[in-house]
Amino acid sequence: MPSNGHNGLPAYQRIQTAIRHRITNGELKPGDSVASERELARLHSVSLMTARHALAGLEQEGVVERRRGAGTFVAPPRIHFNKLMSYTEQMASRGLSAASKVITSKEIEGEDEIAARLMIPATSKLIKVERLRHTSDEPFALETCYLPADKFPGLASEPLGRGSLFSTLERDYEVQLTYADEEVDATAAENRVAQLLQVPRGAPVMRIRQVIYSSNAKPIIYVVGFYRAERHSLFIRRFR
Amino acid sequence: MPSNGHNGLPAYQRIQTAIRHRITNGELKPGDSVASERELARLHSVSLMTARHALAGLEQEGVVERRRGAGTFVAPPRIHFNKLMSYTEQMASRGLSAASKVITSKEIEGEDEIAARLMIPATSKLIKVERLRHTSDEPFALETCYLPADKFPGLASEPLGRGSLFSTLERDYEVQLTYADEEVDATAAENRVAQLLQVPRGAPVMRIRQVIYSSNAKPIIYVVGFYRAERHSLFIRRFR
DNA sequence: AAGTGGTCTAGACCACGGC
DNA sequence: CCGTGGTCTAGACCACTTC
Repeated sequence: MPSNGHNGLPAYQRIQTAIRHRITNGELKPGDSVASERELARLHSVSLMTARHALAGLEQEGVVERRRGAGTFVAPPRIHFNKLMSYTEQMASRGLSAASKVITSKEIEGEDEIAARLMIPATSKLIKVERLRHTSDEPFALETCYLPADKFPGLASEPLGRGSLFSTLERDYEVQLTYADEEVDATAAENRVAQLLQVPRGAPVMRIRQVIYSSNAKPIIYVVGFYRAERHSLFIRRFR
Repeated sequence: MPSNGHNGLPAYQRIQTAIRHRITNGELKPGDSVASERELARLHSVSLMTARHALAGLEQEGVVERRRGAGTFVAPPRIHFNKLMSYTEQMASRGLSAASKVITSKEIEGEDEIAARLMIPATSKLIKVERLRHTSDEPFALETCYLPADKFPGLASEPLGRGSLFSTLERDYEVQLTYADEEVDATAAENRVAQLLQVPRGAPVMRIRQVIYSSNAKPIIYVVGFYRAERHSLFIRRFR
């Protein structure tokens, strides 16, 4: 019996989902040792190569780290899906509060340029959500998201002040976000942006425009973000 | 005989380098079919799994594409190793000239912060190459590279005005550059940068600081680049 | 139908890490 | 030392694409 076990999935993928679940459940925490290759092979009744295949895939995704002679361990928490490493956000993940305030949340239409980026008809209705991210004392980022209104009924009235828009989409609308095409540049803060971010007009800000795609390669969200330059840098690892 | 063939490298890595060479030689062009798994296994006298391992690695790097039932093919040309997509450079690749002028090319020492990024002793000698990239009429980027002097004897006196530093390194010093960690942010152009790039002081510029690694994960080059904001944006595809 | 990649087995030895 | 991941073999059947 080569490819499928008891359901329609390859064995190595079943093993991967099993491990991923143990991580999202909190049963396994970063740094914890995952079962060894031989142990996994025994547990799931597969050969060693298959267990290895499963772990290799998880390693490539950054879910686990493998150390020769030592074992396989849950990788440290990943940089969140779409975002920057900012001092503020790093602080936030260490306990300090970083909240976001919804400035606008409404339906608009006739934004043909944005509709084009989402690959939908120019006259389509769009949900526009504008959020200011801030710590207790100062703002550090302004993010504006656009989504096709017909695909996300009721989203404009949901509470987005806390928690991530992305997790809301994945939980309530069963959308799987897989990748984003981003365009990063530097601009001078114009009036409105400068005011909201509390920086002088003309101050350098990072602008990131993203089109985020779902699992079937359909564009789902268009995001424009402005980030205070002194507080943000973007880390990328680029290959070859 | 498990791991090594006739030299010190695993078989799958030998196969990978063989294929990479055939691509860089021009023997294989984008879209061309690479030998199939079974063919590779026969050619290199290895098992099918080993040939697969080699191809899987190359696919993960983006060197080849694999299509079930069809074959393995050389992947379409990649975004060039380390740089931005700028209007100017896009123009350049369409026939217009974009040259670079070497402003500095000398050995320095005592730059402990840079040495630290290259993971070498703080007092090490460094080669510093400062280049202004420009079209016929105006400059658009200032790039400063730092390399460990002992590893690249004579580099400081080589002609770098045309052609890429990276291809020089790969050709003359047999260094294989594999990935780069980049930190991108926006800053205001200070005096010297503003003058060289011919923008007003305080104008927003993109700054990209990279540590570029060789195939054995050793840092080889540290580059700081300033890019005129109106002309550059950085495209990234980010997953998950 | 022939050839391709995708999955899988049941073993093996090696190189490395921690005890 | 023992357990770990890293590499490898010589086969196998399946799913898919191309002709």
